[in-house]
Amino acid sequence: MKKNKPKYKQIIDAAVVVIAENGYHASQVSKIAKKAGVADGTIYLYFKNKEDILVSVFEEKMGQFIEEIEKGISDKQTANDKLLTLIMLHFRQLADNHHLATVTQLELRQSDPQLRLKINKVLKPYLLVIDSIIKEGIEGSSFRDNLNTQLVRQMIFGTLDETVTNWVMKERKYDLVAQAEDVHALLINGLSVS
Amino acid sequence: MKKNKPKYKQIIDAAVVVIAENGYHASQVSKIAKKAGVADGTIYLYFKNKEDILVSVFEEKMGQFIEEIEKGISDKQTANDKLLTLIMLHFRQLADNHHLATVTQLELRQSDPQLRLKINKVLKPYLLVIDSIIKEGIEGSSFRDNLNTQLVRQMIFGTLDETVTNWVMKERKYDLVAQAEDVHALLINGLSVS
Amino acid sequence: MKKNKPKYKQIIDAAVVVIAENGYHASQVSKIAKKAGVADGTIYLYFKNKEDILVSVFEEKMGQFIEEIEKGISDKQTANDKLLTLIMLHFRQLADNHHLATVTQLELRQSDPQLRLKINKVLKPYLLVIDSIIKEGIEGSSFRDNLNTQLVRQMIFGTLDETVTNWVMKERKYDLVAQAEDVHALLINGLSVS
Amino acid sequence: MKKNKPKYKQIIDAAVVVIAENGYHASQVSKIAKKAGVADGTIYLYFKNKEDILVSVFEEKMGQFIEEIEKGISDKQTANDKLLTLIMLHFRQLADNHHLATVTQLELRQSDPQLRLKINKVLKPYLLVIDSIIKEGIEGSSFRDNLNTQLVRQMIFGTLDETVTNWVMKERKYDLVAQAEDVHALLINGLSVS
DNA sequence: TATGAATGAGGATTCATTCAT
DNA sequence: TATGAATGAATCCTCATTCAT
Repeated sequence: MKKNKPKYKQIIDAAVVVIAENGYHASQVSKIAKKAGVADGTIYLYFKNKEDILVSVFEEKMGQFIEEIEKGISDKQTANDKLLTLIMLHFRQLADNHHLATVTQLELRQSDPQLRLKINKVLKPYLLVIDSIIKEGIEGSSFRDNLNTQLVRQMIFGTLDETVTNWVMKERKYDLVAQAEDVHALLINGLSVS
Repeated sequence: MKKNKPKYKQIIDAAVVVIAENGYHASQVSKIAKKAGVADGTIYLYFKNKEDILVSVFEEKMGQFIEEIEKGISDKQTANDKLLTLIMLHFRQLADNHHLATVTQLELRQSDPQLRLKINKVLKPYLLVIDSIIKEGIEGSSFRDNLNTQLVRQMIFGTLDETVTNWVMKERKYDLVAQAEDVHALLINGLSVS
Repeated sequence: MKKNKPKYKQIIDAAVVVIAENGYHASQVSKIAKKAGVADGTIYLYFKNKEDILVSVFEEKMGQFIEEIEKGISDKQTANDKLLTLIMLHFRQLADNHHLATVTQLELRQSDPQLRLKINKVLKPYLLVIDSIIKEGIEGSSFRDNLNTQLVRQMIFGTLDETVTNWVMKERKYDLVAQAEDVHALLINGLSVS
Repeated sequence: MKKNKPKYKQIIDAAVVVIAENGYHASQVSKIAKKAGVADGTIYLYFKNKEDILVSVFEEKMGQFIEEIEKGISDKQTANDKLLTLIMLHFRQLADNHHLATVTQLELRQSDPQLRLKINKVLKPYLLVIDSIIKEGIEGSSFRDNLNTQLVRQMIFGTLDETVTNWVMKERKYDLVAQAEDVHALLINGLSVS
């Protein structure tokens, strides 16, 4: 399995840094190879093409990202707690790895729609985690029972994504994780008074 | 004023269609010129460069987009009604012009961060409209008074944006406008039961 | 006759200044038109094409240049005096009009060989003036009688040209006209001692 | 060292021929690549850009040119002999390689002043060789001791350059090398009788 | 004569990918 | 496995010239 060889990981890690530092368009394969300490041609022993590097970066990093979140919510008892934990871990992980944050929130969006489809596939498990929390909330009667799961998922993910993107675009000048509780309250209670 | 000349509008409209059909990267200037029925060089009498076409597309279309929404909410009495109207018009306008929807939700995101900054500037007035609704809601006591306006704006915009993007990515197979009321209810009431 | 109309001269004079200031390649027809205070299209009522402007500039300016020299040497009695006068006037005229000097010594050399042929045709009368001085010098026994006129002409013109070019390239930091007598002495006496 | 690799020399030689045959402006990089038998992109592994090809052509060829002359004059005893040898070798080398002659006398002059500066730098060693002959001539009392070295150098170089240019422009219809002795005599003795 | 908006041909350069070693 | 020299496709923009007014 190629994914366990050291050079595979070297290249993935080099790619995250190179893309974050140089931006998507200025991240030539040769630059990634240099950062990874391998020859240009070696890249193609581990990845089909440049797009495959990007998708793999996302797969690897999002895999860990989601795993971390799944682990974090597993011992929470209520949907409410799980949602709060998900938000906190979502924010914390990106706050802790700002290279990755830049890549996921800005640089990877520059890829073409075809690549975006693949990226969405990688994102799917995360959306399923969100769905499961929604379902649990409804069944446990902490959430209303007339909720449209798809819409709710879009609200949750859209809100988190927009919040992180704003934070990255404003050059991470404030504490992202500190906003987790407020975001959670907002999603739970909505805007209305009562 | 160049913006009122017919060729300016021809080129803008051609650009929307060409970008929607071919994608951002495959939209050569020559292709846009051909679609617009002008010579390649003519483009440069109206636009500084290729990027300027894209920014201008966004300016023109978002200008109309926002104007439409401002007009629509102007005769609504409550923040609640205004928010619902904003959501409906946001969805309706993109549903009615799916070329534009594709461009704003997918293709334009491929632009580099520098261009994104310009696009964000164009988006600013829209965010201000959202802010004014939030403020009105708080002052009119329909919304809670401890809301963080920035977070609320991110929730509203993030939710709408994610909802439209999903609809575009799923090839517009369902009725976007029909979801407006549910999205509105979700934002107003949140997830919780009471 | 177009050449006597005011706009013809306006365009010629504008061209000299524009080429001297911007260099040959950056001297667009539109820039010359603007400087001359006419529309782009008007240029083509007076000149066949851009090359024709350049050739005409040279014709006009060299015509005056040569005329001035012919006038200056007409009342000199000896070939020696005539040669000295030619050198002085050659240097003086270019020193007095540094725009023209820049154009003739640097910018016009960038033209393609085909254009250079036309320019050489304009230069012909000047070379004939030099030839006539040589002939007079030989017949009057001030110059040796075994001189090859073509070579002598090349030496005289080559020396003057190289001297002016050097002066222009060194940004005209020294007095060109002051070198006339030394150059003359050099051409007359050569390098040898006796 | 790239300059010793075979492709470097292939490209240089191809460039000389392509420029001589097509002229400076019609010498596209792709044409040079084709003539050299390499891909367009390969050019850029050896040269920074198109201008760099031209400067390198001049460097390579002038390097050999000057070396040849320095070698030729090294065993001549007098300044007179050295000057004659320099003239003969100058003429001979360009007569023997008429592609190079066309490039140096006509095509390369079309370059813009910025490039001309670089070319002048390459020419500098040649001018120094001329200067050293002048100095030797003065010190050895074969040349007058009141000579202005700069002017003499300009006379010598200007005369040789103009002579070669004329020969090229007259399509090399006569024997250039045969004129070396006459040119030499002219420079040594000047025009005057005694 | 004069205008100036419109035309459209033309070329240097980058960089993902290959393949002989 | 690993290398890195070589490949070659692909595109934005300028500007001399035209022509309807």
